[in-house]
Amino acid sequence: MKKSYHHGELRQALIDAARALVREKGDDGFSLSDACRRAGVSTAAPYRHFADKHEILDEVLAQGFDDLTAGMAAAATAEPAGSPQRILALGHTYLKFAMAEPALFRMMFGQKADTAPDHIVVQRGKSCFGFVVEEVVTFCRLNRVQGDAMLIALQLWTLVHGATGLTIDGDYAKISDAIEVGQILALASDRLLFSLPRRMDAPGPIAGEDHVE
Amino acid sequence: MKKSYHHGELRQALIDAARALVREKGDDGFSLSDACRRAGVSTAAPYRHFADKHEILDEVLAQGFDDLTAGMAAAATAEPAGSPQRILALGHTYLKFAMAEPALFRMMFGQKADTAPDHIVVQRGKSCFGFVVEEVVTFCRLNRVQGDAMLIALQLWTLVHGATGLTIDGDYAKISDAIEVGQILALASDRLLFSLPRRMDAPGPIAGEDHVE
DNA sequence: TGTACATCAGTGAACGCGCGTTCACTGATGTAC
DNA sequence: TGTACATCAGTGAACGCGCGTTCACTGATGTAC
Repeated sequence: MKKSYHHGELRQALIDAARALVREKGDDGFSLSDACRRAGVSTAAPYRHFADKHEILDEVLAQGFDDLTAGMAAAATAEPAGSPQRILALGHTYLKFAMAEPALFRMMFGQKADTAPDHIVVQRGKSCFGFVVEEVVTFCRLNRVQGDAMLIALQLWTLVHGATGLTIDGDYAKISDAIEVGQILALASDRLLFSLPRRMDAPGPIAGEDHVE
Repeated sequence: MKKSYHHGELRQALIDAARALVREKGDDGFSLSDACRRAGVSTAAPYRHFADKHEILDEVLAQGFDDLTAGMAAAATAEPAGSPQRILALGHTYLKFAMAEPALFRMMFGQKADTAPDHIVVQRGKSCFGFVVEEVVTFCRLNRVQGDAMLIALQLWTLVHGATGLTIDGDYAKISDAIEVGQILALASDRLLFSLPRRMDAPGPIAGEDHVE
């Protein structure tokens, strides 16, 4: 690979460098200068591709949401459509994603993100949640569950998001190192999923109802 | 109030200034210089009372946990001992506390906190959670609920923490401005609290079981 | 095919900024006699 | 009660640091003729 004056792929290289820095140095570990050092360019080079530092970060967060959505989609296909296992797999993927790149996760869902509805990061976040809602809709339909799928999805998201935050921030560990997030998630999501009101013509118990209790 | 050479209450004044800065400027909005400006002293003055910047922040976080615990204790006394309303009131207090000082809350539970078990912030956080567990123990005893109170407390904490994070970070709002965290919390904690296994000699339904559904 | 030139992705030096911390100091306070 | 002196909480100037951004520039690329 010869060293040429023009980089060629600088835009994506900077995004990748930024993401790597966030992964390695934490939420605030990303500096533009550092990313330039990684990409092997001067500190003025990014301004050919981005308006400012924030624009790079936004791209990192947006790609983070894309990865998360893709990961959940992949995990979903491994379980039968409409099964509770499929819903639980989404939560698991969410948790694993955050554990792999905790700082990225924190920034994706942190208060620093712009909240303008047409902002790129907000859009990707929405379509990520949209995917979850779709899955819950299917779950409700196939299991004859009554009630607003959106509201059920929000409860599950809330639970999984809480478990994820407390895990990656080390809060469970501060209380006791014997706490297992998997057990908490399994118990609580069981209670959320299997205590749902059903329609009269429901054909039987929700599949896979082998409670942990 | 005359201006004297000696401040007299500088230690607490700096802690208060730091907390105010975190409240007003967000997670990273606190700088030592800024706190000194607020307290009306030179930037070298803090070093009479603290080893470094982190020591001030730790004190802020510790006092934050004290306030949170005190707030929950106060809210608890307004409800009958062992009632589900009393448990729900704890969650409500947690959420309100975070909404009043979101950046402080984020730092209290954020990854930056030291995790050494004898660290002042960890200690206060533990005794805060300890208070919650005590309340859940009472709830379980009075309602003849079978099962590990600690595990139930962890599920509730997880749920409430998730709802709190998604609220103060504006994530619910990014999905839709029609989302009401109160409804999510009410529905989900109902499902967690009222689907618990009971002992044989349980005298009847758990008091206040007027589900929202 | 060769050349002139426009385009544009890079350079590298410089800027002003606010930061955390250190230093020798100074002024107020409290105590021993 | 008055004085000498130790203690210690403050001052203010300075430090080195890394940051984001701007500037005039230069070298490579692609295209029109």
